[in-house]
Amino acid sequence: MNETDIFRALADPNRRAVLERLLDGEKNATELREGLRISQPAVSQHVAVLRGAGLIAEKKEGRHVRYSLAPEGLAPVLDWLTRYRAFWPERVERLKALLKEMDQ
Amino acid sequence: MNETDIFRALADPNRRAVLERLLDGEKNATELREGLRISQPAVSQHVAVLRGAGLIAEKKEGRHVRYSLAPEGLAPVLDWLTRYRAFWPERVERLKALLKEMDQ
DNA sequence: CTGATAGATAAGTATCTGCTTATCTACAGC
DNA sequence: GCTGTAGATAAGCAGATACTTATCTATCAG
Repeated sequence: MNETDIFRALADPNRRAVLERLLDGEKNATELREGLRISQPAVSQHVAVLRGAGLIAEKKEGRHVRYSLAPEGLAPVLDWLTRYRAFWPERVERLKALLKEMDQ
Repeated sequence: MNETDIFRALADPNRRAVLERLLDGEKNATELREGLRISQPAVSQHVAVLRGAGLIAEKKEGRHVRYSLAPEGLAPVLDWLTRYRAFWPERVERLKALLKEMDQ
């Protein structure tokens, strides 16, 4: 839940790939593994790191586990990044456009 | 310059402390070290990692080196985070307020 | 109950990190 | 030239990381 845990979790490409996959909805471990050239235990370990960082949530359904993005998980990253706002040059324009779009 | 390098760089508390210190302007290596309970070479190594990730810039001035935040350095983080915008709950309101403030 | 399957855990290992002390390079002042 | 200082680099090391294979637990289907 702290910045170090979160940034460490995000530092691994396979873990970012797992999060990426969760963008389009809940998935079980087998689905998360698709496309990653690592073993089932490796996925399980990555998932544990992401859960420990508060980035994903899980819901047991019988013998399957449904993983999903934890909505509040990335908030500390946004908060941290916000402190460096003076160093976001023209990216701010893009962000404004984004927020306008979200209003609709 | 890629996401992995940047997140890895940000994953270390001492390196985040270095960036933090640069928020209020250019600093030399000795100034960056203040408050960090690590040796001079350790600071130098952290600075090298941050430079490698594109997060800081340096400017040699005689025998001193002035370090500063690299304005574009955090852009990939903001871009990455933007893809998860649907999972920023009420944080969006705060961000809107921030941008409004920046307009003034 | 039996067999298969989803996922976690254990144990081992190669590589990577972050740190240290020691040393080196380069500039500045005398 | 010499001396001091800013910072980088070298070498070594303890602990962490990311992976593997093997095994375990728990649920479902028959």
